[in-house]
Amino acid sequence: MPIRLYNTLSRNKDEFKAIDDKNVRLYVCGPTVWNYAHIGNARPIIVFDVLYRLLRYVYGPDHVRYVRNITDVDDKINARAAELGISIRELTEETNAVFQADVAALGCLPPSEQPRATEHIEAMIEMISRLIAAGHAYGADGHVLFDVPSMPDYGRLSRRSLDEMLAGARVDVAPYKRGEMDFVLWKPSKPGEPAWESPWGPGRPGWHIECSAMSWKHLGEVFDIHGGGIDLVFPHHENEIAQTRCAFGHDVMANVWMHNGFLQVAGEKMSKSLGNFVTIHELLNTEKFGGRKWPGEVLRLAMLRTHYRQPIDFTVKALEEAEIALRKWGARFNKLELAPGEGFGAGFGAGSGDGSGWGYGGGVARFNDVLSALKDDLNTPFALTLIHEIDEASELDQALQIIGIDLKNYAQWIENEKQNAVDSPSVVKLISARNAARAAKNWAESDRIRDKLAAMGVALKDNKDGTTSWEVKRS
RNA sequence: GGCCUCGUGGCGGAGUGGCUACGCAGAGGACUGCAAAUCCUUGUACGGGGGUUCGAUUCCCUCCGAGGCCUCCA
Repeated sequence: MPIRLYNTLSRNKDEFKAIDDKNVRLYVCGPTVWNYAHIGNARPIIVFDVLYRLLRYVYGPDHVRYVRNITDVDDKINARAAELGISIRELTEETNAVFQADVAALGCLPPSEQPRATEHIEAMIEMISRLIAAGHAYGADGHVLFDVPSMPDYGRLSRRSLDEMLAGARVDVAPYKRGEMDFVLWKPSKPGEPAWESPWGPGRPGWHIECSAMSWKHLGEVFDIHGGGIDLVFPHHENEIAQTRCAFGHDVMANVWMHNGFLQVAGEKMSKSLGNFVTIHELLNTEKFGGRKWPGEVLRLAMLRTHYRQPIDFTVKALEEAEIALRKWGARFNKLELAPGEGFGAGFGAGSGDGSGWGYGGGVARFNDVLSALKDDLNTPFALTLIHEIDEASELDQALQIIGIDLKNYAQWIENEKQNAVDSPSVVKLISARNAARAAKNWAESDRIRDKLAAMGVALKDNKDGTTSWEVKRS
């Protein structure tokens, strides 16, 4: 079964054909490190991590190259550094360090490369020079601008004609622009702003040229897949395409363009003014969202419960449901591992995943079925449903791996929370006292202890022989 | 104003021209000293109106509604 991916260029779910099976190349727009990444930023990171895992599985881990850039030159960075009174370098280093830690907590594999914009100024200058030489860019008033009308099919990705854009434009046009849609490739720096020497005077690159230069240096002039949030389709990706294609003279920059849907928080766009702005860091490490901390696995799973192209409404309830699923998987995984080939795990499996549909319908799914769901334009919600049906430990393990859910990490997180939340030895003491009372059929005493533990936030799990486990219950 | 996406049961969320996933919540049952947890069973749906069709939730048109982009933004 081939991989099929929805391509924004064709507006179709197309069969994916790698340019080179031994070197499949994926580029995703990474963060601008001016401030902590928010949970909306986490979506593409998680979605394309699943794609990366899928590609690695299909083509082999050594045959996939995943590049996610770090934008460390930007007006917002300058402004924020000035506001905090620290150097730009300090700001970007610290922000990046937090980003890397957050993303790791979300179970994302590190990309093959994480190039930085500031280390690719030369490549940007080279591309801009090519564009000027080819008649696609011009200098004006210290700036270098891309000449949009010089590219006949500009707007192909976002499906906008130049006329439409002009008609809908609500922007004041800078006086030095020839055409109102022309965008900046290079601009002069004001005193105090970072500046690099260039043929057009000291200055800094425009935003769009960064990604063109970094993808070129690390993946080549034409590569397989370019990903990012849907809001980047225009103008960012449209302009990347214009720059790269016009600089190198190809028909495409990347064969497949993938875009994840937007994330809302409780029905509203996330914004500082609405006060619903949540960073990944806060979600993982503070009690800001829903009054508690959340493990990365829960955030990841909550994201994957919705197809990546659908909009997602992020709520506490969605996190809670994801956590329930994690617990169930954990419990089942343990049960299956303890009893291999026993009970309901035995006797199934051989007939499913044979290429006829999902191999699904008998209520038993295998890793292969999960794989098929992912190959169908990364249908993670269906993949998760199938995971619920897997009845074999090693298959479950494989399935969880390919979507990047690590049950051991999650279990460890729970264990740590337990340690932090309550005094374990005294809990254990109370539990054995209660078990003694129960053995003596002293129900009053037994219930008194149970209430006392509940007041401490401890929930018990019993069977007829006694307490089997306990956990910290959050309200 | 232009471009685009989407509207599925109480909630989340797949999918399909006919046999109506799955999860959560709810209901019933088993287990339990009683609970919790767990297990089993179970009800409810495809925004409105046209059309194509033997048959549409699935295709086409239209209306209504929600959202995104057009400006930094995942």
